[in-house]
Amino acid sequence: MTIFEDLKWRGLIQDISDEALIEKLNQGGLTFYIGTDPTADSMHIGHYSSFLISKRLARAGHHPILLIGGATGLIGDPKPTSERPMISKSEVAKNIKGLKKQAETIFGFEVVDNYEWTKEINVIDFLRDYGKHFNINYMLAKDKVKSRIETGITFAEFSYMILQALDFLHLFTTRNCTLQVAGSDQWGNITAGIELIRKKCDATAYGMVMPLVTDSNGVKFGKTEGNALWLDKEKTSSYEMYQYLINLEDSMIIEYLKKLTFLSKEEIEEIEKQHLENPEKREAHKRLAEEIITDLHGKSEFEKAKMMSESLFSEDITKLSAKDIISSLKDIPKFPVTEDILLVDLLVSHGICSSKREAREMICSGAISINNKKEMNLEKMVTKADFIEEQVLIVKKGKKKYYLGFYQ
RNA sequence: GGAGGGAUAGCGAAGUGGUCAAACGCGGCAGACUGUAAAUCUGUUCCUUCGGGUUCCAUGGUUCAAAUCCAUGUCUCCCCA
Repeated sequence: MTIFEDLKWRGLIQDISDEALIEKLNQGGLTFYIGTDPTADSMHIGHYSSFLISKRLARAGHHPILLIGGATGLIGDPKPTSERPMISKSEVAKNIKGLKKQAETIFGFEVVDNYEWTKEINVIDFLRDYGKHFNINYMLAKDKVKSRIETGITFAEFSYMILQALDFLHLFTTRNCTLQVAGSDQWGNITAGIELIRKKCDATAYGMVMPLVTDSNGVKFGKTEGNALWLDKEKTSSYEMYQYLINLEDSMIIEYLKKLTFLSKEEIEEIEKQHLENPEKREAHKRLAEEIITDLHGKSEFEKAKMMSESLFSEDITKLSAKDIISSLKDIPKFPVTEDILLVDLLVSHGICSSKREAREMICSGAISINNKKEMNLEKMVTKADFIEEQVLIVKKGKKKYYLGFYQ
């Protein structure tokens, strides 16, 4: 199977700018880039899903460059619905540092920052050298801009595509980078770059976009309410990552294996067969978690996450010794307990519930368990005797959220 | 520069003097069913010592009573130039 066929089979190719790219991809030796803006100080799992393609291409003999948008991040890529809030320069600088380190450790590729070549351009040169190559009509026709005509778009965001085109041009002329890869929402920005290269250099550059990885409702992969799944294991533990992956909906899991792992077609087909026979065993989910967490955090982190999940969800916790619990559950949130306390107060004071009203509601509906035993008594006092070996207390909220109390 | 809209809970959106802690939808959280899945159904979604307390951009004002009326300010959309 050629690299292009492989990508196609995985469903990673939504569009390419030119059929000639297929041959070039299969030959190897291209320099290509993929970029992200520094909107946070860590990448999340969504970045992983789109950046993974750089690893695939690298394995096929191409040279990857990862671009961090120190300049473009200061402007903001137009969202289809509304203007982005501006991020302060200091925050962008902080984010760049975080992302750069992460990109280097996780992907191991060269990282560049477009601020380096964008910062020196003055406004006159910008308009003469680049602005002159962009017809407003062309820019207005881009989907991203079009969708904002009704709601409004500022000149800053409107100009974003020019900056990104400029990146491509810069990497093309200085590094012979002839391909830009990205998620499908970047198509307009990529073609703007291809056009600019054609006009200024009379040369052909290529673009390739991938479909966004989503669930069956079209929600972006990794999008959990409030907190994203960060790649930094200090921000999202291996255990949390494991939990997210193991809980993915069945109907999407094979697609995820194709898109998010390096398993071969044969291996995935074998897993699919098992999955269809015994979906409740969730072998496919486990394999996905294993592949991703091992790639991100390493084998031992994966083993720990797995062990922890298994002991919490499939074994009788009370049989475990306090020592086992402490060592295997070290990634779940902890809180200290110093004296006997009403359960309601305990839940609120340690942030497990946001108010007393909510805590009572949870208790009454049977959502709170202590050491895996439902506790529905509103007057329940938590005392030293409730703690396993008078040391640890496992509080469960809902079906999946665990907290660990220590008696001190 | 001139005219006109709009600002309501996480989001969208009703409400235009008292019956409003504020309809409805989405999202969130929880329960049931399951497999830690999806779908479905149910409950819940400002705080509380359960008496009540604090909310509808901000600050003043009118009124027995304001999300609702008036004034000023801020932000935003939009039309004309």
